Amino acid sequence: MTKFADLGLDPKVLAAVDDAGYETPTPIQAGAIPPALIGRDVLGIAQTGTGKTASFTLPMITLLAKGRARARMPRSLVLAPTRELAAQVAENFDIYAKNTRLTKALLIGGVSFKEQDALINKGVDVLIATPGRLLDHFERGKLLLTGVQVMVVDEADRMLDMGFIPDIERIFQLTPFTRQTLFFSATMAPEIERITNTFLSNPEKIEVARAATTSETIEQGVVMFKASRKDRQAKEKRDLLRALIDKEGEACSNAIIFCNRKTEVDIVAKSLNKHGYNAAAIHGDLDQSHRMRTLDGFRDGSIRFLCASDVAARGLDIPNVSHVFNYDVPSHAEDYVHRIGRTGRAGREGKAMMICVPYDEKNFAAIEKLVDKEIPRIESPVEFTAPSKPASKSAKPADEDKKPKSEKAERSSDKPKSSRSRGGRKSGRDRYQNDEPVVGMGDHVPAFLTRSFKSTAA
DNA sequence: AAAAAAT
Repeated sequence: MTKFADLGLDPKVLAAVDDAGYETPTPIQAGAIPPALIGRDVLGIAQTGTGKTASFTLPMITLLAKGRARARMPRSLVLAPTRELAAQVAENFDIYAKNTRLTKALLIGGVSFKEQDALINKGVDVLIATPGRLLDHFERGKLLLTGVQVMVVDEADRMLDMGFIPDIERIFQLTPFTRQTLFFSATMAPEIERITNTFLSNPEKIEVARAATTSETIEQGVVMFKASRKDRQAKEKRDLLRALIDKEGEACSNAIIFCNRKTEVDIVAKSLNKHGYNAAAIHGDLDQSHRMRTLDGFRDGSIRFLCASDVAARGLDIPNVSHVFNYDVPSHAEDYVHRIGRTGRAGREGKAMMICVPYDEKNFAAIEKLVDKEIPRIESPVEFTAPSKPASKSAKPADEDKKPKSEKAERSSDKPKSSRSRGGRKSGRDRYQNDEPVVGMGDHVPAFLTRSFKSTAA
């Protein structure tokens, strides 16, 4: 079997790999590193969890180890679709370049330009960026891409989904024609094919997994759930989620809970916390530092449940997730594959459970078609019963919460309770509550108008 | 009853 030591990496890189505890490369690493080291273009078709990041960072560091960075002219460039993914590549780079003197800058949105500018000015070997922020720097004239010797495009299919392809094309055109390109995508959509034909030259193609395959080590299941009453669906779904989590008990060491909408992510996280579960939300509306902190907390175990939008479905390196809960059925079938791919990685066991409500059934059918197998149905661990009568005035106390506040307030003021009903001074609120319709000011003149302006001003 | 990314 191939070892990292056989791939021709720089000894300093090899030492760092060894320190990180790796000995045997994954298929994508074994396939991509040797051609990358001799300067060839690489087209890697691989999903997350295959060791993709190291398959370009290791050869890049080796290639850059000779030579020095020049001001405002980075020698290499890595493009990633999301901020988190870019940050993660940067972390990877730190780990494997620790024995070298290579410098890097992370250019992502949501953080200030100032520090990024300072780094670029000093000169960096590696620039890791999201496309928008990179072009922003370029347009401000702070950055020259003519010194780029190696360019990496990570998760190209996701860039396509997010509408980044024009940006990517533009960035390609800003870099020298002679650069080496390492290009990674989970799928080869026609548009991706076109880009690779245009910008890669005679690439070594390495394919390690088909996009629509789900790992054999993931145990999948779905609860076909119909709420006891339509207006109770949201609440019952949250109850059901907790019941599913409880049923897993200790086996659920940590989990990602995927929702389709950002508002839902917030609601579910809040609800879990309210019920004593250690949960946090992550989605694109939260500011960058918050997102980073949450992710760190989830990685180090101080957060057990990560409620996430699809910002976390792909790419993010979150090791050792025991469970994935699809609180909502994803509306794009491929997203299902990406979401559940967060568990059962590197041959480990994982469980992926989904809640499917009647509205989701069409999307669910598309998922079963894509993964080409039947997802086992799970019995709901809880039963919900609808109240016998639809909501009426004589309904149970549970309905009382739903009454508008004003109505409740009125009702409580009916009760002959406090001293004020015994002829004492009425509170300001009650003074205006009589049944007579009020037109204009009627006969009543508010007290403040009878005071002189002088005393009012005082 | 749509997420993400530049401001």
